[in-house]
Amino acid sequence: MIPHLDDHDTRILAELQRDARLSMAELGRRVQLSQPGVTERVRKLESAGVITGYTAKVDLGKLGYGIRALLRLGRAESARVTKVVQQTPEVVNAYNVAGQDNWLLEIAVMDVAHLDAVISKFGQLTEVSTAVILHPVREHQPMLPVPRDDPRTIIRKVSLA
Amino acid sequence: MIPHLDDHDTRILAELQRDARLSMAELGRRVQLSQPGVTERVRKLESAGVITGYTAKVDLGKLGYGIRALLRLGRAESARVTKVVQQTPEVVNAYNVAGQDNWLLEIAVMDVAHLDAVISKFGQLTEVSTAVILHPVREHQPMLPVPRDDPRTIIRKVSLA
DNA sequence: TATGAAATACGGTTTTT
DNA sequence: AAAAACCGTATTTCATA
Repeated sequence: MIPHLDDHDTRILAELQRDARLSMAELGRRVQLSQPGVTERVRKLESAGVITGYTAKVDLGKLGYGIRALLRLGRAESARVTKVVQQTPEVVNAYNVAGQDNWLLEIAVMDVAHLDAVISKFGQLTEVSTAVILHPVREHQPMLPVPRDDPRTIIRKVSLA
Repeated sequence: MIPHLDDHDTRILAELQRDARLSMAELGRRVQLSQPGVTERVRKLESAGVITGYTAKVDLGKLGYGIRALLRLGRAESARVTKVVQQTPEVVNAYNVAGQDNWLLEIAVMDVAHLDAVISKFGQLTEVSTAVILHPVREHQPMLPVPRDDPRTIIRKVSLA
């Protein structure tokens, strides 16, 4: 289920999360592999499902979306929520979660009137609580494979100094 | 502040959000522009800050992170939260939000013990409520520019049928 | 449109298990 | 011993002026 990823794979994943448009030639230089070698590695990471795709990151503000917000929805039927999400392009991310609130949506809207419209739409399904995003502290943190041999190194990092 | 984006730009943004590794030649074919033409467009979208980067999407489960969760933090000093976030690689996204909870973090951890470790770390700053992600309904929805001439078309789409 | 660089395909070699 | 991974080269495609 979890493929074995060595040091080369880890460095490839780090580089491609930082810049997905690197040429294979340049990527090879950075991870000390030949161009065909690194190409084959990337192809395998893709077919193993470790890399699931490549995407351009966009500035939502520059696209005209002045407000980003998080909506927490109360209990609601899964099929109905899923359907409304699919019909709502303003929803950037949507998760079904365990806990008192069952759904968490991240949305992008133009202005307050637009925000009100989206909230009202989901408000017809269940109760909605809204939190406007003021400032992203961190976004799209590149993630590396968990060390297989000594997982405790991670735990140790987590504890406060 | 908000650059004017025409139909060509919109199609370029759609394609690059779907597959950021498209060659300029292939991208040009898809949006009906010459290779130099589309290259110049993309370069301008980058320098205008509309496209902020390109990233590989990875399957966190395949990297060994079996649990994804959302943490809501209560009131806490901004500098302290920021510092701990920066020292915690398990935090994928972090937002400062308006509302009763001041912070929302998305994290990836190996297992329950690891989850407990991360929660405890932030629990030293303020109260933490945790929601484990059961199932993503939508992720990384490609976003297109808001139509400039008739914003109401968007509002109309939002209202329920 | 032309020139240089990069991607893909192939055969041979080395390393790993 | 077997398998996998890597490299060098040639051809096609692509990027940049």
